[in-house]
Amino acid sequence: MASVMLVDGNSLTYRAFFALPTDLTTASGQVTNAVLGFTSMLLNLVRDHRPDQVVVTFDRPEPTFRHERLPSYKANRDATPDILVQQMGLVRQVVDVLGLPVVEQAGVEADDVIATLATAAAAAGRDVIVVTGDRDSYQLVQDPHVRVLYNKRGVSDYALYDEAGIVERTGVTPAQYVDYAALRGDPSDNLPGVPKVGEKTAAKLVTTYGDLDGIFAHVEDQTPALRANLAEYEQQVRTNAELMTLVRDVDLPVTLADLHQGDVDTEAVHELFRFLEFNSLLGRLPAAFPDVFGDAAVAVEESAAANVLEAEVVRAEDDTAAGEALSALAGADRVALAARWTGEPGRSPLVGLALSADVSSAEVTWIPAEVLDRVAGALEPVLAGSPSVVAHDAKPVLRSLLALGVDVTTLALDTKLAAYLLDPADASYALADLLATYADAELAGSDEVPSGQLDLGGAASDEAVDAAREALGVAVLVDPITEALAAQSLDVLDRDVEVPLVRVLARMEHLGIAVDVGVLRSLLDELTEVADRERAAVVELAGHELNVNSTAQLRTVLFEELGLTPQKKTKTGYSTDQATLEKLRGEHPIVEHLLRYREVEKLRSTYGEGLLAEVADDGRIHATFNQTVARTGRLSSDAPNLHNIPVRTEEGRRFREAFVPSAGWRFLVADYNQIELRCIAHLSGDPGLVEAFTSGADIHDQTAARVFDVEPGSVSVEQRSKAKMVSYGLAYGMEAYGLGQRLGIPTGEAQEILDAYFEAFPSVRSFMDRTVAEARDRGYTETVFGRRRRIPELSSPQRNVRLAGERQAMNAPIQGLAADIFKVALIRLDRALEDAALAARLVLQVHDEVLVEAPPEEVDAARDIVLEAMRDAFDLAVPLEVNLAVGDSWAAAKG
DNA sequence: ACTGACTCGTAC
DNA sequence: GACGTACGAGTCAGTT
Repeated sequence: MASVMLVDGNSLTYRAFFALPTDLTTASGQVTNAVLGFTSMLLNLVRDHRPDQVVVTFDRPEPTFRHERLPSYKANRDATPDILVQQMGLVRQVVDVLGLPVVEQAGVEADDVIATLATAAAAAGRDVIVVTGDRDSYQLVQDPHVRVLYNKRGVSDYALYDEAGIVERTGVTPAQYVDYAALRGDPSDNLPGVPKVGEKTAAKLVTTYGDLDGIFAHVEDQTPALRANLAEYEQQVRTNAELMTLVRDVDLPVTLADLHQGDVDTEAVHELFRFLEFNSLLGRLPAAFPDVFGDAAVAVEESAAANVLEAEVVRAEDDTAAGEALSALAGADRVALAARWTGEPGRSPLVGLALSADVSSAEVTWIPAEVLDRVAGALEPVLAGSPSVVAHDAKPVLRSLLALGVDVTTLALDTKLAAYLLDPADASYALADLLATYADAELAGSDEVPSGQLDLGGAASDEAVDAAREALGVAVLVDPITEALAAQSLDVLDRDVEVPLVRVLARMEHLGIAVDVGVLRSLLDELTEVADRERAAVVELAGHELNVNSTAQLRTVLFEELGLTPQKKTKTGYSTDQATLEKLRGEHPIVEHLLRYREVEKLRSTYGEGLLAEVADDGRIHATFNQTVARTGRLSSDAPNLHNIPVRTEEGRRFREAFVPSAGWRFLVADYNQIELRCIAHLSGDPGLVEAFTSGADIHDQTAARVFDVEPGSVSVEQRSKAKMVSYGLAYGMEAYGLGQRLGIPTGEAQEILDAYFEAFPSVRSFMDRTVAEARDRGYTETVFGRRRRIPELSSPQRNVRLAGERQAMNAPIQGLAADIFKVALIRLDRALEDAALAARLVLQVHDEVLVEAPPEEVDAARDIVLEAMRDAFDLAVPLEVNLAVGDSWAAAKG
């Protein structure tokens, strides 16, 4: 039976506007996000549902009968933004130029028009799909011919609801929907519901009593609070129901029979789409309207960039096809990879893998996951054989291939890593940006999706095509990116450090680290008990209920109700942080309990619950180690962050007991001693500091002796601790104020210590000064290994921003050098264990620390390998000292 | 319900 | 404002 699609134009345009970034503009500056999103949605929906008839409705600007009935209706809405208003006109142009019929009717809303047309079509036995982002349309589904295609969020997230779908979604039938919504209210239309009645309660009431009359007849059966609210709000609910009920008999000047697609001037469509720079949407017109846009009709130029990369996808749908494709690829010089996953990259099942060897033919092989599993053996010659492998963000690809049993050993270039090296900014390192910058090219379909984050569906939603284009893009970038790296002298760092590290990290992520879930659970239980007790004590002492996790509520209690002395301010009010509370100790007993609560709750939530939630089915935690996040060159860890597991307090350190070696194995835990301070010694060449490290005695004693001018043997505990604090603060550009805060001494006294430090180690100060000056001149800092970091803040007119830039400039070469050395050590260590053919393997790294697990009989051999790999990672002006311990948990590996 | 800003706290 | 680099739990306000 002929079907009809009824589209709520306003609703869809509105959704598209808020879903897409407003920096989507044409070259001339016209914002096109809403019209692009609307058009993309329209083409996809028509293509996917093939309606025989499409009608678009729009709201009229005049007030409707609902406004007449209730002056406050929609009165809470902000004025529509200008850049959306402009686009409403463009949306109309798109609809008109495509010849699609439009219905508008003053005095009612687009929804009422849709309800009227849907009712008429259904009565004639036709199937109806209502496309809208307004839930009021759910009520139309009570007719079995009508379904609602509800735009949940963004522009590609839809749900197609039939009656059962509405029941599942809301808990009530479409016929009950209005009563349910009336109880719940609709804030976006300024229709308040009954207080304390949300979706759950509303659904329960409606299903129990059938309708509003039933509910209000049984008000007496409800709990006292609900009874009072229902009684008080009955009139409001009745009004809501009246306004939410869609009008199904609007007197329209047209009937469905009048509303068919008219003649389409394809040239006008092209002209409009070109004006809007919807180049890839042009290619999608034939799929949506095949009768109008034959293949010949879309032979138009595609894009502004010199090269538009379109892949010719060869789908290897069976083992034979995949095997043939792979044996052809095995002979290539290099192969570009791009994978797609069902969820998070590297952590979820693969959808498939695209492989591109030949840029000139643009032919890309796509192997779906089902086939990939079976041909894993044939992947080896391609991915661990003679071709070099390239990819954009290779680590998750390598990780997924390891899960298939394929160990990629031939990675030669990762364009995302390269982008990070070229400019480690707070950016996404998108492939599209690299193509535009280094190859004057763009991926076909790329004008829809600026950053690869937003998927508008259509051609881009075909993951095979999408991945194939990515692989092709990477292949095209290999030469220009390689040149760019060399031009910035980043080629060695890339080739010898970053690229080899990818496999090391992928293997660590794949392997994970074993955890003793029993230990975690018992810690969680114990901490929960203490946290509950401390929370109760805080509430008790506050004298009333409060959310102890809320800094805002704590502020009121501490500084207003209890009259404690505020210490410092944050952007939003007085601070309640640890430093503040420490100072308030003794003013009121609540402070003690709050401090203890904070301490325990941190451990309970972040580490107790957080870590347990990350334990995989294999009993191990598989974190992700990010190689392109930290702007200094350090690695970072997430899901979970294994770089901040507590160690400082005894209580927190117990979480390290839960990190254990594989059954029967042992941990070797090794870390660099004072690596950043040693880097400072090297970089500054300060004779005193170098000497202090070369002598082999305790560094903080040595430093204190020089700073306070006493014999190394007679340094007091206090002097040592002050010297230690200065040393730690050094790399961060710490000032007298901060040091004073840390040490609990006046700023003036801290300044004296700092002055004494710089007098004892004068080259350290000149190094810092030189570093900042150089960074200001060049606009970036550089590590010994050539790693660069731009610091635009150095030329900020704002003093605070500029000073922050100076501290970053001082810190980056120090932290960066330590990171570079550590990365080299990781690679050397991993390689040495492999070369020695040991089963021992890296399981974790934390900035200057490694965890290796080894069978007991390998412990001695592994110990030597770890120590040598780390000590000899780089030659500094001072020795690199490594501490190593063996144990049966992370905590137990001491001394 | 989702998102982003904010505060706080853990690591090196 | 005052110490660099991260990640994440939780609150809250804004938006839908």
